Amino acid sequence: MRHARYSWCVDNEVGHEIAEALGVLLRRTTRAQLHRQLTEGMGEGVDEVTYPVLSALARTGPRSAAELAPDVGIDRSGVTRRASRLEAAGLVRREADPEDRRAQLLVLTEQGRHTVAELRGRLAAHITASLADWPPGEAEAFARRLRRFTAEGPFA
Amino acid sequence: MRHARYSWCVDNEVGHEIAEALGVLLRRTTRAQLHRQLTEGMGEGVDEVTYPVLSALARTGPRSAAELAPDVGIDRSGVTRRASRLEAAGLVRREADPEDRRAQLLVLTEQGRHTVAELRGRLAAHITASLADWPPGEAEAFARRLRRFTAEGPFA
DNA sequence: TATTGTTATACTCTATAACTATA
DNA sequence: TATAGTTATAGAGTATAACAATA
Repeated sequence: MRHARYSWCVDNEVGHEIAEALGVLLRRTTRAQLHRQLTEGMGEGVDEVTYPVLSALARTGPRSAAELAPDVGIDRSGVTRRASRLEAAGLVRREADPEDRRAQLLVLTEQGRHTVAELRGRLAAHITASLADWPPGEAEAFARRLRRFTAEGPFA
Repeated sequence: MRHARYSWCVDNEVGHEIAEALGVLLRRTTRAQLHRQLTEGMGEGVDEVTYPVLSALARTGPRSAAELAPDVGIDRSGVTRRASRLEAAGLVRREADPEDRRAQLLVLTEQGRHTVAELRGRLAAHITASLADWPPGEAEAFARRLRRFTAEGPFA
């Protein structure tokens, strides 16, 4: 009995510890700061709002607004609006879908691909720099577990 | 030369791995889902918008809107608006600050404290459940590193 | 009939700028 | 003069509901 209760307490302490850290990560300012740092000086088309569309396109390849919507987490009308901004900035172009004449495929331009690569490199370098003081191997272990946590975690 | 370049590649791979996981965490849907799950059935006053104020008050004790603002990440007028909602829901009350007659202290009510405890317990349990399959000790190690990462990480 | 992209509308949340009261 | 809380206003972003075109 006391063992079971003890084990529950330990588990819950870990839960609370992670919850606290998660609270920091999900904080509004955290996201805004990170996105601002990342997209700074990347041109008018790229900001906190349009970047998720750009990133999703880079991850999945050309897709329609309706297909992209659930991945970005907004309505397909929202994807259209953001895509129009990215198109105006020259990062995305619209192409008729040869398989479905209703659909318009959103495709990264050369400049769009370059921008995504630059942004991803910046973020990775930023993260790497903040891990410079960690003992050897710790960063790798942390990365693996963080990845597993986001895949299995309390998001479903 | 080749050693240095190799080490840089490995580091950057870790950076990219963490960046990808971070992208999932900072995704709009992740935050919304988690907040919706948490605040479900907790009464009208508690939602994704008001919870950060509630949580900050529980963390720091009674404070004024101006003091709370940077912690929540919004303007003091925004804190006032959210606090009014929480007050209407009976989770927060306003008290005159005895040390400064300009200020109004925001204080958690009994119901407010109970609500925060319930929400935190839910989140911790949620997280704990998702870590149930991890090898012994891994969760604890992950929690420590995640905490350190959020404290030192690329958020400054 | 269902789904596509797109646009107009209503709603929410925010920062900014005012205002009064107090330090 | 500066800062407190509060409120009104304007701006940005979203979902909803329409629309015509196509499956």
